[in-house]
Amino acid sequence: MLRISKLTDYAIVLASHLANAEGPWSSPRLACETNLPKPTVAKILKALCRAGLVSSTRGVTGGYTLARSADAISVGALIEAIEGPIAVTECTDDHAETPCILEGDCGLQANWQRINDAVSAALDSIPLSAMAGRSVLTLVQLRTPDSASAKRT
Amino acid sequence: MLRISKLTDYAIVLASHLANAEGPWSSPRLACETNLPKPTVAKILKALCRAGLVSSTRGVTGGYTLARSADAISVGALIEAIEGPIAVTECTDDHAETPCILEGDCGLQANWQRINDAVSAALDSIPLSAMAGRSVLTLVQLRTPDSASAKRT
DNA sequence: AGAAACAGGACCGGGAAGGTACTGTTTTGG
DNA sequence: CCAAAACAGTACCTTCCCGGTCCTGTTTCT
Repeated sequence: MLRISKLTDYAIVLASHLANAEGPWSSPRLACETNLPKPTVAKILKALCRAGLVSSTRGVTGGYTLARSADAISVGALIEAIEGPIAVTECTDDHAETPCILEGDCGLQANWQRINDAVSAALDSIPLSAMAGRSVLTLVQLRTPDSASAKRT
Repeated sequence: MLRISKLTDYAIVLASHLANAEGPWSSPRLACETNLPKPTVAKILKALCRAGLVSSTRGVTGGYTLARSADAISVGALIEAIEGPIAVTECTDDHAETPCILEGDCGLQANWQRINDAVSAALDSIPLSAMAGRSVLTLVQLRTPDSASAKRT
């Protein structure tokens, strides 16, 4: 799998909607547009607001707006706002209570860290505007410099 | 998070052990070496065997061995053997019962598919030998050709 | 024949995800 | 000034899957 949570998926959808429209949108209206349950939408928007990705205005004509330009908000930032820092394995998590069964000298941890960084950087490099836009040519391209000897399965 | 499951993590550890040693290893012995519970090790090895990544010999002197060279087994293949095909979102899953709330014309699905492919290709390009080895210089490097306009958050 | 190891189920508890409800607090409009 | 509308925060609950265990075959070597 290696899947993001549904909440995160919804967050991208909501952010894309905000990117494609101007003016504040109320959470009930966004919920209606996206066919998502209203409380879930509210929860997600609040999380994004806490992360500083969207801004909210209260009152009867209030709603949510992107805090920055859609170019300046990355998919990685949205993911981190909902599910916390990206950590492919428990090793790569900063506060791992299990100090790795193999006790540090396993080469796996460093390699996982590299993979983690690569994935994280890739997601950070994709702006929301690219996701919200219709015709995206190449979002991310991967290069494996030392993979000459790696026979792909 | 965007995390692989513990079982998958263990699978990489076990496969690395197999890569660093020759001859068949019994699952109890591997469990002892890696400090993992025996039944869990057995379950993982059986899954890897079904996926054709390791081969097993039965009998009193039996055990598990890598089915191919450690160069010819990718990290992505190990992940897929345990958790099924890589699908970052439900959209990118082949058998999604929810036909996407936005009904096809959302540009998100195609973009997620690209991201999914990129991650999948990156993991497929890392051979087990690179993970098992100690000094890995650069596992995977990412390049974002059209990210010139993407201001990283 | 017996012991050791793989094979393949069924089973089960814990925890997180996903969804709901309730109660404030703020702002606009009459 | 008050009521309505919308955000803010918290607490709670249900469901599903991960992770782990056990049990019963089947195979092979000694």
